[in-house]
Amino acid sequence: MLATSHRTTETAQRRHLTALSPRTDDLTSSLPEGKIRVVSAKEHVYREGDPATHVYCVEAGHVCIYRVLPDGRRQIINFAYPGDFIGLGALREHAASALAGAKTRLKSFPVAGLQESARHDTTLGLRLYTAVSEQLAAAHDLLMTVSHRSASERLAAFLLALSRRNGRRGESECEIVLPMTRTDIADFLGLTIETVSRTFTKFRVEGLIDLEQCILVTIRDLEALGMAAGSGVPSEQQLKLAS
Amino acid sequence: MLATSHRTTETAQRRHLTALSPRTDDLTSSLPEGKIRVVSAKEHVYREGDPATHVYCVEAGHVCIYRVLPDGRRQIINFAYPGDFIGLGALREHAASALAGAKTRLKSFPVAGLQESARHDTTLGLRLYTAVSEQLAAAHDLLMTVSHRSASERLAAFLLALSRRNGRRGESECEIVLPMTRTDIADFLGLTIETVSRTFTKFRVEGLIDLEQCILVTIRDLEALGMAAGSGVPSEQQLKLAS
DNA sequence: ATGTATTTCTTACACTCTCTCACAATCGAT
DNA sequence: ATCGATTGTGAGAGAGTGTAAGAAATACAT
Repeated sequence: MLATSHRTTETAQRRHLTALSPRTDDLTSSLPEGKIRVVSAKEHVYREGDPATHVYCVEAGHVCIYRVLPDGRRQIINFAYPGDFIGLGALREHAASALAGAKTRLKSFPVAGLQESARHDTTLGLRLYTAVSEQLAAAHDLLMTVSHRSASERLAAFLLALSRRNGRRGESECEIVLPMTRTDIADFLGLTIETVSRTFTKFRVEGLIDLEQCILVTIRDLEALGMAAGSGVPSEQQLKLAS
Repeated sequence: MLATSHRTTETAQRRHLTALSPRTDDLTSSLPEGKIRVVSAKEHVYREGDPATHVYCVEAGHVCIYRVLPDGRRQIINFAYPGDFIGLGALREHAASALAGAKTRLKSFPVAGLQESARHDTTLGLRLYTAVSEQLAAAHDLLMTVSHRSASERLAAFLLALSRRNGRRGESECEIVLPMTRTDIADFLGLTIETVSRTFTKFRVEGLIDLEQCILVTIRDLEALGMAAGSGVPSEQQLKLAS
């Protein structure tokens, strides 16, 4: 996923959104049991304000985690992909909504059972702590990206995050499928849909990417995209030190 | 503090940065022991990249948690006040730096001891989980504020957060002392120092606040400031439902 | 399959907001 | 009082936004 970060040694140089192997196996293995729940596209897994009764692990599909400002503006906090946990960190009730972007299969874990299990398995609490800590780091990454950076930097960082994610999964680092809409990307990066579209076009004109269909991005110049993502040095090494 | 959020029932209507009583008592009481550490103004408690050996609880003074982008731009993630924890959520090493804004007294807890204690005290892990979850919620709040909102909205939200914080501590909700510099505020809200300054002046001219000294803000019209913070309804009730 | 309707995406242009740069004013400490 | 740091203010430039129109892709019917 894009946001559940696994903290590595890339510190001051970090310039892309974290997109990391979620290390969730640790967690799932020690969780009570997981009932399967299937949610169709554009259906909510849970809504902001719902009592936080369950935690989910995405198995197939993808889920948008978002919050809405009173005036209707939406901030997407995270795109959860297979292997990612959602609903973690909710205390009494969910602080955000979770919307399936496509037909999605989830494993669900009741939080009550979680607390019960933690009483026997002393390491479970710490592992939950770790999992949320990763999400916290990811939230900080997104914050860095969204607060001070230009539209080009944001979109480049976004594409690089997806590229890295593909790399970790053994898929192509240069062929990126965007399952989310332009609106979703805009709401994730704190931009408007027009700016996202314009910036995609700009990258295409500059030869950084190809864009045959609007959901298929081909990175032509990874190095240049890294430069576009931040004013720092490119340093491809940086991308590969994660365990 | 500004960011360690205690999730309440204000959900979709949330329009200010969370500033909440940190409920840290739960945590401190069950932690091993806490050696006192005093840090003078403008001195670091820890730096990004440092091994995460300790977790701290602020007892007096205040601390800026920040990260720096490769080009030097700085994002302040949090202002930690007395009662707030810092260093939580760091996995191997600190992902952010912690700089004392004034002479600050901290209680320090070795993380090794934390893990040890968690083996005996099964609830400690869950409590750590809860503490980080609050910080995660706070990070999301800041993200909402910084991503889609105008300078006025950001500053208004910031002032309201401090106002609420004062209220919870039994201090005046309208007399706000700003221990941090304009630069700090700018780096927290993702603005420039000039814009912060101009927006302060704008609020003063509009009669929302008084500004005798630059560190002392007096809120003249809390309602209007609420409106300035977000285009939603004001709803003073919303501010007071936290436990 | 074909054609139509609907949604999503792209592009253009005027406008607004914030940033940058410059300098004045204020505050604090020596 | 003087120096340095912080804060405040103004003018011009740049970036992103919003509106609106057109193009492309998708869904849905026949």
